[in-house]
Amino acid sequence: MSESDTKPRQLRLRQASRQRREQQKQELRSEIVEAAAKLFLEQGYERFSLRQVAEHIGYSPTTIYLYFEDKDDLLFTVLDDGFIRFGQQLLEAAQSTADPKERLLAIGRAYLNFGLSNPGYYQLMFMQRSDFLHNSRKGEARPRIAAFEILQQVVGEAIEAGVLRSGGVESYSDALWAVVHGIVSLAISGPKFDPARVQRAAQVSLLMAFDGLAQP
Amino acid sequence: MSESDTKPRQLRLRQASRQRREQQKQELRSEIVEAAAKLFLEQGYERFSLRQVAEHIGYSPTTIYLYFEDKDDLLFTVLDDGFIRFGQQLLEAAQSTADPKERLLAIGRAYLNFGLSNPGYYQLMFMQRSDFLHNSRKGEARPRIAAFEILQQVVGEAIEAGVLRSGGVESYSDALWAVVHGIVSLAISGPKFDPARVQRAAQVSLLMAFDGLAQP
DNA sequence: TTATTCTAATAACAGTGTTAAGTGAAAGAA
DNA sequence: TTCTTTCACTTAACACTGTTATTAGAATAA
Repeated sequence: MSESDTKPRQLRLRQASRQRREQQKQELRSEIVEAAAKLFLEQGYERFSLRQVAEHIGYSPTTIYLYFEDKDDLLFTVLDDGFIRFGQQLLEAAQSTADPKERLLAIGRAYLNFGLSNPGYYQLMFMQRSDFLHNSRKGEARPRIAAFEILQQVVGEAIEAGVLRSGGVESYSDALWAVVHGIVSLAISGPKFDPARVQRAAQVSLLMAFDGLAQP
Repeated sequence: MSESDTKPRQLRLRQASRQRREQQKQELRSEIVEAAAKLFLEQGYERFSLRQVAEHIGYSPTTIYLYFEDKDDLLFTVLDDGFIRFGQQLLEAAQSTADPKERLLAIGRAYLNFGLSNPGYYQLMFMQRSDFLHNSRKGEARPRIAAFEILQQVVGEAIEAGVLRSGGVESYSDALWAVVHGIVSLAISGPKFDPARVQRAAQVSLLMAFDGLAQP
């Protein structure tokens, strides 16, 4: 074998090995995140513990620190999934129709739907650890309230189209956000608010909000 | 000294002693609650610890268990103060005027005022441990959502008076509750919502809600 | 004075997040 | 192949947490 053959082969082998190791690392990382998500959803925020996650995947507790800075970092990563899905669903709703009013209604319904379908995520994202919302992580450009900007944009378009009365885009968006967040919070906060009651409240709230902001 | 003199005196002494001890017990209990409230407001729910409370009042951690069942029981007691003040302020607002519309507005403003003035209490009462809201304690007749019934009653009167359009009292109340709760939540959730912005959002939200439910 | 009651403290258990030190196998260089 | 280095992982330990069982000691009752 000539030199020009063996040398590249060694290089290829080394590279392949490195890749393999890297992939295994990513796999374990994913395994941790999956186990964490599972346990978090099962047991709730307060009972969620790193040692339990470690036990569940068959590693020592300290191993987690090779893949995540600390407990918050892992939780943050778990919630990323929630934030991404949340943003996607709002975006889809915003693009579902061109009619400004229908657009706003679609966003509201998408918001409600996410919150009511993912109470575990929602609770941590917006009620228990709302700091996750604003504080961006180490390498991240912007925090995860991008969804809020979608709402503001659609509200602005609705005002320009004459569907909503003229006024502050920010205040209107805040008010609409408050309504849907309030409904989801009520639904999550206890058994007193059964699904049927929440459905009625959601329906009434959306109509109320639109009639209240609509051009008279 | 005759028998008829000494016997009642011993009785009186015994009774006084018992009373004194009872009072001292109540004083220590209050001291615990005060220290707990202080530390809870200073450090927040997550950092709040029994051992810190004990340290602060100069007793052993286990002494607290002579006065409270567990950590939740103490926290519950601390929050009682919050729930009572909350209910009182809503009640005052409801009695401040006879005009149905003004009444509703007053309640809404009172709600917002409580939440924005007592974010620490509000957060625990309605966001982090909303189970406190619904689950009544051992010796208690009803849970602490009595304030909700005030709202429902006033909403009912407003409908009858023709101020609000006819519809479900429960749904209307839920929708109004959702609005104010949403605003307070936004205000608490992060520095992104500065006081001025919250004020504008609160103003807009209340008007929106009333225009949205008002008789057209 | 003796016996009882009751408050408080000590010690301990089981659990938590987190850090520092060590171990053993795989990878790289000679 | 042999030696060295890198690196994933574990063990041990620290400083906490809530909570329970046991014990000491003082105030009260007999």
